[in-house]
Amino acid sequence: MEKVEKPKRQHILESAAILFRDKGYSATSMRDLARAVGLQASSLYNHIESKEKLLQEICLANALKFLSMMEKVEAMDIPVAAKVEQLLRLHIRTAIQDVTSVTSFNDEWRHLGEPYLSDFKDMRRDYEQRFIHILRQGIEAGEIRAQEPQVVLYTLFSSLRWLYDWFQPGRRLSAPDVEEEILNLLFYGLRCSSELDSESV
Amino acid sequence: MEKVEKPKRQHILESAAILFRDKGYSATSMRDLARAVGLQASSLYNHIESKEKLLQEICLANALKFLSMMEKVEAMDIPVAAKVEQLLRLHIRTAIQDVTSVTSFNDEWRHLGEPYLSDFKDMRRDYEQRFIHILRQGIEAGEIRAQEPQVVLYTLFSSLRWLYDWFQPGRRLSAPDVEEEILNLLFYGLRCSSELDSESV
DNA sequence: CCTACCGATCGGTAGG
DNA sequence: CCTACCGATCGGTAGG
Repeated sequence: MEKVEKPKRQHILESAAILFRDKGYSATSMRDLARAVGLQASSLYNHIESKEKLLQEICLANALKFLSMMEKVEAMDIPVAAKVEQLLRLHIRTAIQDVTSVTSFNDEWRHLGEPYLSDFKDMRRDYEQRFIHILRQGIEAGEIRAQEPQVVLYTLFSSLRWLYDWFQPGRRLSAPDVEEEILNLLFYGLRCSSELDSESV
Repeated sequence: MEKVEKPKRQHILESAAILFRDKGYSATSMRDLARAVGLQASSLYNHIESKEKLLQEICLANALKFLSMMEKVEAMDIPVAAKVEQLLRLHIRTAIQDVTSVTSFNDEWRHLGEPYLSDFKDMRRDYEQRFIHILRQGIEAGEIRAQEPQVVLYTLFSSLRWLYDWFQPGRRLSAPDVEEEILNLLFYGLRCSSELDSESV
């Protein structure tokens, strides 16, 4: 078998991400992972260091990806609302396309040990603060509805966190269609714009 | 110790819900739970049948609660948009007040064994279908923006799923304040209503 | 409600 | 990359 070198480590990492997503980090055993990649459990350790190292790598890669996108968006010379839109599109596309992102964002990062847990939380907090800064600018510019930025931020993030779970590529709507639908809902809301409003604040 | 009978079983159930929420079902050991309620692990079994039975009970109780609320709302003689509002308020309040709800709704139900897993999924699907029916009525009545109901439903549910995680009662906003802010965002969207829109569909 | 203990499974290592 | 195996911990039971 002297074929071209395969990125076996990458294969293991992605298989792990899928298992972590479907069963959770704790409920995924190294024997599960070994079966998924066609090895004995002990053989995994020729490619990786430990179970937790897999989680660390997944979480770190995703945190860096989002911070890097934030940097690009901050530098763009476009209206603030368009920056928010760009970031939301990134969240939507990542949720749909990248299996590792779910592990990192939804819940499994909490199983990281120190100091990786603190590092991850710091990066996440940094990202959130910069997103909130953009929201504030949008409110000042009159582009974004005046609401508590923190509530808005977390509600937006949250609204996209389970996208991977309910979106099925084969269904009625394509990925780009779903992207437009979600953005439309988040930017313009449930209410028909023709309605007069007399309730809910 | 002949004090009034305490609902010990209930105490165990709630402690379990908190642990399942914070660490996940799989990462929570019966010894963790025993420590939380001040018993030896083996003594738990005088009050409960098994670890999975705890999860079953939590998930079933919450599924029944939401279906019962759905029944009430369906019977109300109010505009459709107000029905949606009522249901969303229930989701928000439950997320904030009931520790068991998180376990049931966010992720841990997937660790149920059969036939409980299928039962739970059926009840959830029933609830979702009835919610979608209300959304369709709202769209027909011109009260709700015409969008794919399934995308709307899942995005709404998702947006409230992590509320328990970021809402801290002591912070700047009270629970009722946050409730109004979220409803406002979901019903009217991010955009300032004065803005003219030329992008995003 | 405790002590004592069960078989099963966990993440991981030794050695080749 | 495998076989063989480690100590630790798991959910749960026996017996009192």
